[in-house]
Amino acid sequence: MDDWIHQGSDVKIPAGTRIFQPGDPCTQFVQLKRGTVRVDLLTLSGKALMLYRFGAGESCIMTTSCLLSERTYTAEAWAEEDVEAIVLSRAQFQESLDSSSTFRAMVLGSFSDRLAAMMQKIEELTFVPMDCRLARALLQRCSPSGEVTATHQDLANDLGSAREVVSRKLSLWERNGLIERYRGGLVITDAGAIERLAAHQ
Amino acid sequence: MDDWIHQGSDVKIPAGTRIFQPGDPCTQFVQLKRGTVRVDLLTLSGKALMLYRFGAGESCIMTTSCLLSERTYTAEAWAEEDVEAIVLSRAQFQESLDSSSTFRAMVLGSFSDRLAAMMQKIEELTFVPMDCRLARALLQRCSPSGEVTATHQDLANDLGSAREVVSRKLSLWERNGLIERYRGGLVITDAGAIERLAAHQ
DNA sequence: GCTGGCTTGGTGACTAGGTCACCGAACAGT
DNA sequence: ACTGTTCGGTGACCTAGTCACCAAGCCAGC
Repeated sequence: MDDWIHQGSDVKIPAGTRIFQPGDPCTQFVQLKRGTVRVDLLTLSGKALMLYRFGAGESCIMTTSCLLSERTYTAEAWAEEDVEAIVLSRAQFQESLDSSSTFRAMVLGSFSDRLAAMMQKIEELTFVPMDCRLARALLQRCSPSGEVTATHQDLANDLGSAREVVSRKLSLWERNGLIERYRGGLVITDAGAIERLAAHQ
Repeated sequence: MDDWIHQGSDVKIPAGTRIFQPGDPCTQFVQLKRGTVRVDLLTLSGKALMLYRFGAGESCIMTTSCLLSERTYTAEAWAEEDVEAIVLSRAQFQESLDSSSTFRAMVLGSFSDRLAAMMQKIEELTFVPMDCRLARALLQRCSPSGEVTATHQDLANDLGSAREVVSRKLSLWERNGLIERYRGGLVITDAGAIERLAAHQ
């Protein structure tokens, strides 16, 4: 039987909580039932880059990877929204891998999806210009009404770039009527233009 | 029994052969017995970036990933040396996953190793300066005597950078006595200095 | 209210890296 | 020796990242 879901214990984590950070050992498998989590790469010099986010029904690939290889975490994870998750101990995880082909398919499928996403990330980082990447970050973060609640620093961290770079691009876009800025956020006023920038290659 | 190794058929591929390219469907699992393979990301505009290489005892993570998710390849692979490999059909692969916990451990282990490597690659691309990355590329490619047989374009492709950038750095290094260049290659004359550059964070 | 500290954003000057256009030298084939 | 191709060099220019510094907005505590 595919009863791994019933073996796990339920965990709730409030929004804004740091879930793990570099150096932490990994002892559990995690799958989200509700909420979203973001995982960031950090450097010694304090720079950051968002590696990925994941949501309901997805598991954290870095957690699975560290669990399998017994390495410690090399990134940091935050609950962006209130999170509810199923947690399996290492033993339960191994047990489920051995006994449930559904569970295996899920873990392997998630690995291969995430790996493909990482490769796309690499392509984007290497070959896609900042305008385009910043536009994509705005679209990812914006509410249905086009509002984005994030400081320039937050956006720079999404992109692994510098605040000044984000500031200058946003100033330009405001002057051209694509957005309106305010302290701690902005509104997209010309969604079409932003989408065109984001699509551009 | 862990007899997956005996189910597979043996394949030999001469050095310089292209093994797959973007758009190819993936129908087999592969594990190398001999030789090395490099996998490159390509862009429409003809730029390239080496994602990873793998050698004896390792399998190609992009192949495994595409096999599992039934996606086509998004990168290109070349045999750098003469290659000998064990190949499993999709059915044999699934069979082995279900029946052999050793095989499962190997596949999952390889996934988690490669994922960790990809994250390191992302970190390097985003935060490590070119001098350092170029120095690392030279050390990876150099023979024991310090010779590197590669055009500036080849090195640029390793790094996802431009030939001109590589040319200029190498000119500088030659003027400073770190290397000696010739058409189609170079020799490292001050290995210590190159290693220091490569290590620099 | 006022004040001092912190967060956020703006700006100029500079460096590194990538792009474009073009050239010349080295090499291979005939 | 002639010719086409590959490889490398160079200047001009653009984008992105860095550094140093400043100013405006916000908040906490009086």
